[in-house]
Amino acid sequence: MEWTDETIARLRSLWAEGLSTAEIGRRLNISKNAVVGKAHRLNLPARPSPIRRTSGEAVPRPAQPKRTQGPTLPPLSSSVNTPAMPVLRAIIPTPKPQQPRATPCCWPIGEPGKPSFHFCNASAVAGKPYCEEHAAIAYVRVRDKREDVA
DNA sequence: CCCTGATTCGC
DNA sequence: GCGAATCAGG
Repeated sequence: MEWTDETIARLRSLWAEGLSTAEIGRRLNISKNAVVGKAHRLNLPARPSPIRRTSGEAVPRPAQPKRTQGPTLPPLSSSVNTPAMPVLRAIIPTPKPQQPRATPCCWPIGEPGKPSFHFCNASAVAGKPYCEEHAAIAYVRVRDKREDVA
């Protein structure tokens, strides 16, 4: 596994969003062990293991605020391909209710939660929330877990 | 047995 | 440093 700056960035994003290691692994097309292993190595915050089911309630999924005017993130298609979109939490660059066009690429740069965090903001591809560069790495085929050993 | 994450351990 | 294997817990 080549842990580039981008893969690590995505790992951190997904990790920070509260996704399970297995889920992150699925999204990045790697094993959960790789995820948890790398996460541990990166000294990422060991999130409260699910080994403690929240009585009746689902896992504490922090509500993700929508960008007032941001581009609509593509829906997850669990049947076809799942774009590993690094949804952010409460990091809104400039909630200016303007700029009806020239959608900025919302690819996360840096670590979510840190003040230095920012979006790519390059010109996004029409119909996509990312610029060409980041759209390429954002929309990865993730449904190749098909290993039918007939 | 299912799920989860954590750590260990060989590469 | 990497991740599978193993371990631990629900």
